[in-house]
Amino acid sequence: MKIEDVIKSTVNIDDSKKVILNIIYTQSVIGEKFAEVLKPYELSSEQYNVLRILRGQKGNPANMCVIQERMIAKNSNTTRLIDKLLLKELVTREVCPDNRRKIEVQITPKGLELLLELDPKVIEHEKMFANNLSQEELSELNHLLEKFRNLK
Amino acid sequence: MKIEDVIKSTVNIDDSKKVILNIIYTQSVIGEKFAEVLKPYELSSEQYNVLRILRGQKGNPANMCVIQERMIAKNSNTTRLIDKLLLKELVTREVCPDNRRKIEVQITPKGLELLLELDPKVIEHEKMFANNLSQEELSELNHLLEKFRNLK
DNA sequence: CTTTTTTATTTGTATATACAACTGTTGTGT
DNA sequence: ACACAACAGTTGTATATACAAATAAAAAAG
Repeated sequence: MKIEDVIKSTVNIDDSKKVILNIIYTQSVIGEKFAEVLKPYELSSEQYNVLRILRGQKGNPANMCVIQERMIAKNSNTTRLIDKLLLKELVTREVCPDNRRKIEVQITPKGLELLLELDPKVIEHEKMFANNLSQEELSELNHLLEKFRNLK
Repeated sequence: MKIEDVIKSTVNIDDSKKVILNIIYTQSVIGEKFAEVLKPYELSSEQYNVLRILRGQKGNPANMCVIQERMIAKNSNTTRLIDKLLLKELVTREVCPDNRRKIEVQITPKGLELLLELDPKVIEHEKMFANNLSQEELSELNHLLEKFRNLK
């Protein structure tokens, strides 16, 4: 479906506006589908994202700053995200002994298990979209997006 | 900045995952910049979006369904969005006389004035990104995004 | 060694999103 | 005409985002 049909526009849309609408809409389609994948596990995509970052730490704890800066879609309120994950016992939270300002967050075995179970479904989700394009098109899309957003 | 640097990943990321991260991140960069544009006017991007849809009606009122289906990034709670716009006197809301289930929402002259003031800044925002690409690249990006998200 | 500044995180408030339940209105079937 | 399903919108609850202010610890400055 073309973006004009999505927003039911009758008038001609400038390419510079169209690209932005296309990016926003595509992101929303991806997000909706991903939420469906996570729904049976009662996990939000943001919570999943935090767990993924923590697993990437390979046993080392991550503090709030680190988690925030690694989140793809900006931050604001890692504290409350971690609160939810704590309740589900998917992470632990402790004051860093070396610097009592810092908080050490770690994924629990239960959290790791959950991610392991999710892995194939996440890959399936990614492929579902990626299979619409050839390898060359995927690279080209990546390249264009990087070029597009780079502000001078 | 490449997406690997954004999420500070050391490992190699599959192109199918990379595209998704790139789309999400690019959308978030666009959204942040756009929020900056709207901030002086104390308008959220969602509120702006509703006003834009109402202006597109060219004098005809729009009911909730119509507004919802024209929003780019899915809906959920047009009611409360309209509430906020009503408080600022940017829209009017009336029960449709022909069908009392329906609500007729219209943009006010004050709302139209606000949009008119915003128009050049919105275009500037769009060009800021679009200028990073040639006309051909813009078309190609639009095409790839449409192809990418189209699920069979 | 005390004061000031910076850093790391938390908390509060407003807004937005997701989803389910609820209310009232209209349309349909018998 | 009456029951019932479908429709249009609202409300409630939980979660997330944005931003500013608050807290507390550590580092820097004097």
